[in-house]
Amino acid sequence: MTTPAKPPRKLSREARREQLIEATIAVLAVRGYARATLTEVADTAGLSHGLVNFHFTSKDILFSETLAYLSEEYTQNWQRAVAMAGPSPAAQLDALVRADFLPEISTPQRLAAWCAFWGEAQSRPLYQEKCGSKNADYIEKLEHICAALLAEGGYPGKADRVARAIRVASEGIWIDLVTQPEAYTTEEAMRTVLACCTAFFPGHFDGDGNLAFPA
Amino acid sequence: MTTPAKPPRKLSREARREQLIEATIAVLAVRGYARATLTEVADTAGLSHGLVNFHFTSKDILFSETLAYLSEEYTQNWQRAVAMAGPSPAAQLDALVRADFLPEISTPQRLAAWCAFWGEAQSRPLYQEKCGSKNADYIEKLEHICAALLAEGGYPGKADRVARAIRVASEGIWIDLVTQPEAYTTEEAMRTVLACCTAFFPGHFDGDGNLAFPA
Amino acid sequence: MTTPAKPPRKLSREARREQLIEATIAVLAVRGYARATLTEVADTAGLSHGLVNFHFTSKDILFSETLAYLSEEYTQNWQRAVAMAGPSPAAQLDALVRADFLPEISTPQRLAAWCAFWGEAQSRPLYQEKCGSKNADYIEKLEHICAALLAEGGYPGKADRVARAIRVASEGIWIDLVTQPEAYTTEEAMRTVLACCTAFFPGHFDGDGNLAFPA
Amino acid sequence: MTTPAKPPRKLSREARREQLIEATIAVLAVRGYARATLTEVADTAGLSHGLVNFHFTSKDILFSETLAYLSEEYTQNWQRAVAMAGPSPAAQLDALVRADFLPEISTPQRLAAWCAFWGEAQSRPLYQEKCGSKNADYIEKLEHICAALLAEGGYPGKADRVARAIRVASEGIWIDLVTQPEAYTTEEAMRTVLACCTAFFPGHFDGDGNLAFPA
DNA sequence: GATGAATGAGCCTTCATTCAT
DNA sequence: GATGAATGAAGGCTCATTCAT
Repeated sequence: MTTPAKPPRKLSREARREQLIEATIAVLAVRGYARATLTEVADTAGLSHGLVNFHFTSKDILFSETLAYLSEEYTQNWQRAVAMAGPSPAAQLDALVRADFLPEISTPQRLAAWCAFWGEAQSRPLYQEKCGSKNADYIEKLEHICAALLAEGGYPGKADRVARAIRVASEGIWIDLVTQPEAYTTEEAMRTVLACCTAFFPGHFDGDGNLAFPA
Repeated sequence: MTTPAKPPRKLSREARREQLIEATIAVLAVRGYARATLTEVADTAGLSHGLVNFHFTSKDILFSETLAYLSEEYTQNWQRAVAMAGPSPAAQLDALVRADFLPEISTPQRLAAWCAFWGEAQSRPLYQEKCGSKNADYIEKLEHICAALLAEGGYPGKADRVARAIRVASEGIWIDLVTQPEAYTTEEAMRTVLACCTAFFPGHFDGDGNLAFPA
Repeated sequence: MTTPAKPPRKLSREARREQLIEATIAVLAVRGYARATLTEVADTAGLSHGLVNFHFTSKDILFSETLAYLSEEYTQNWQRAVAMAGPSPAAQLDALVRADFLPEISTPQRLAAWCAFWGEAQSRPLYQEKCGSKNADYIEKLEHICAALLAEGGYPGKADRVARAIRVASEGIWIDLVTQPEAYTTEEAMRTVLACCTAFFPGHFDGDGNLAFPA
Repeated sequence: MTTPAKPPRKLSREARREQLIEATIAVLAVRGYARATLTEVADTAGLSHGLVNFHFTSKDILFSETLAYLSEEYTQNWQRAVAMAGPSPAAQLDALVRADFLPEISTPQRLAAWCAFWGEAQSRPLYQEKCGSKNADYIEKLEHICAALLAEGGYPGKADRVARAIRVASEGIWIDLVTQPEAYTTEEAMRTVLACCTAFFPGHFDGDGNLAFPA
């Protein structure tokens, strides 16, 4: 005799929290930050209104933990990708850029949720540290890679500026994907950022943004 | 001895509307979209609450006309800059990029207001057409310039992708300026976008992003 | 050389007041009491907003003078009709009832305006005296007529009750005309009240409510 | 010694709704339609302001459901009375008229609330169907009774007109009770409508409006 | 006299938070 | 733990009234 397949009435603390955070992301994507309500989050999660406050104390805390969740997820994603790329700077850059467009990270919903937070970050110091999804670690890593590649000659500029250019192109294209979702594909978005890499490091990427000498 | 220049009780319709729109921009910059209230807009303008609805009918309309105002201002700015740059594609590209960082357009306040709208645009079709500040005309112009420069050889890619890369870098760096206002200067931000131009069109810009052969 | 036929810029005080009162009646008919605004009254009259307060000091005063205007008009109407009917009680009753349905008095607009006031009268002592459109004079006159007709025998009841029955039937059918304007004609409404007269004083009215022996 | 019977914090949805509707009737009676506020309704019910919107979504809906409630109550009242009157048309007419003046239905508060709605009905299609409290069923029943009584001879008119005369007298006298509450009693009001019945059907009612041959 | 922009009080509505069950 | 009714502060909107021009 098996248990019926309906969702268990009691989930672990952690599971409930994650369920609510995912619902928050979904609501942010559809309604934007300004019009997202706890009632809607609860409805989306299929839970009662009171439970939200039980698990998160307040709306501010729910939202800021949702941002932390996205931020952590994002960080783990690029770090995993870079770790798997091996020691070559060019391969690491390739992996770093491509990581942003993996299907788990770059879903329309998650992009839209990020955007919602960006719009609010300026006026909320609490958010500012997390938005910049691309945080201090990321910046440092990217600059390090760029410095290594620039050392080989070619583009006559400083590593921090080049790294910043690649980074903001990557952030900007996320905004663009959200603002005009029909204009081009996620694949093309990725190629656009890789085009920057090609331009800065022409020896390492070909005209389509692929690694010239992949490992 | 003349009467002190206290603000006139009555202003033309157009002047009042602009006054209120400027106040809206200021409030959006400080408070973000979600927490901007009409009371604060009125207080900032030094006017009464009721007057806002008198001139704009509703909060939604005030905000959407503020966005239209920013959008119009932005468009006129780059079009003026390009017109003054003369016929050379490289000079036009240089002007187009620099136009975004002129002190009238790129004030912290205006950047922050743009960001506030971007965060909401996804969930408001009315906003979507205006955010993209860089609208169809801009995109067309930039692609045209890039096509002309690519025709001279050098970077092996398509004009639309190169144009998009430069455009999203420019948008992304605005976000960055708002999110981390202390990290670097507006001048450095501009140099970062120009660095992209240098990378794509190395014959036309030098290592600091200046036009190699300015007219 | 003649003056152009546009409305004169300056009208006499009295004419302006009447113009605004007629506009008030029109607005009450369309919007009801609760949603009638001074702006709409001014627009309907084709005058500026400020002028309403200039002529009537306050909204309450405008509305209460509108009621007084309707009440006065109503009173003059039935008194003129009765005066013209001659001395016969039956002819006077006939005239009194028919007076309510003359085209000048019983327009849909005026009926609706009356109704709007009735709904508010209960909670406004100021209105209560005027609504009852059918005021003390009317009641006294009607009772007098009924007493005279009852004295001739027939219906075995008291004059005040009979008079009241005829009066409330007449008031009630006005409500009905407003509430279900498509159900029957004003002519049929009049015949309905006359049917009451026929029932109470069968010797004086025929089966269709016409005076049996008209002067 | 038991805990004092203070009102329960939670009531069933239906009970709360009814409580709020009764409070609405009370407020309408005192303040009229135009000046009735939700704050006052909530205060009258001894509940918080927000709860009204929680149960009714909006003021408009609260008011229209209050009207539906009154209308339903009214309909059930006369239908019960007629059902208890037996098959005789005269007895049914007697019951139908008297039903309007039963103490539960004809309280000053309820009369005043009806009046408030009548004043607004003209400009609100939503209200129009319910005001006429005396709806299609009522009219049909009354006409049927009148047709049966007229068939026995006496008054020379059509049933629909006679029925309408009795109906509008009944409606008109409610207005009168509200407009001049001190003028006469509810008992006398009832006798007035019964006087109409006597006049139209003299064989069935005596001079005081009582059934001549009661079952 | 006439105009219409400006004011501000009051109301409806939303929604985060609380809490009895 | 879980629910959802209840609360109340805050904000948008309406509109009578005022007043500079």
